[in-house]
Amino acid sequence: MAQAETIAVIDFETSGMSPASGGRATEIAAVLVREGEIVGEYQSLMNAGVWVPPFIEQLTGISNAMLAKAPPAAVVMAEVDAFTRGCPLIAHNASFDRGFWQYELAQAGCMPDPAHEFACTVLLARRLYPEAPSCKLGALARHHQLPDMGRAHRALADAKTTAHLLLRMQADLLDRYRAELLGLPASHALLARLQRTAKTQLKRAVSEHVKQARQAQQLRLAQF
DNA sequence: TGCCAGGCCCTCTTTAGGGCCTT
Repeated sequence: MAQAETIAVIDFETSGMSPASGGRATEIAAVLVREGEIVGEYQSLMNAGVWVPPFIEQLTGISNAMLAKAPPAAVVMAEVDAFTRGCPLIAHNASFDRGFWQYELAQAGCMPDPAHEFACTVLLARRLYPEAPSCKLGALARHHQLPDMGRAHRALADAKTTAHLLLRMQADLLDRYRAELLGLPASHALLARLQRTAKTQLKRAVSEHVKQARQAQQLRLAQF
């Protein structure tokens, strides 16, 4: 029997919009999701030696004084890298978090993990929930009446909210495409595929994903 | 508050432009 997949949902708080513009991470959280449940969480402030502008301080509640007492960014990234090792990743607007993830891991001297592929809940929400008023995390949480995880714009609260959104998406996919999935889970590979699929082609993409997954499974059995 | 950057989507498009989403 295949081992259940564990997906890591990550969220960064940062001092700016991108590493290229001088932004650095100030906090990270990772939430592990397996078989429809949250099974683990990691959260830490991190000191990257960066100054947080007042606007960001007000937005996140993370002050320069808090960062002065936080552990070094390299230590935190090594810990979260170990915590998520072997897990594919999910983030809300993954292009943002991917940039900081890759930059901060490189700064920390961590070896890239090939399992750390990203899927994005914004791209998925635009396809799965076109009726939602917005694809901002808070708007989607209200739209789906997800549990309140505390102050928004803190890494653990946002990562937990994104994790609950992921669970909702997986449940909706299983419900919506039950006939096509034939008992297969709404895996990270399926999510990554659907986030690039036109809204009108989702059903066909699910069927193609299942067909390829079955073929790969038969190939592995034949090799065994 | 709005801009900043980057990646992505949508359309009045594709030799482009505007909007969304993240801090």
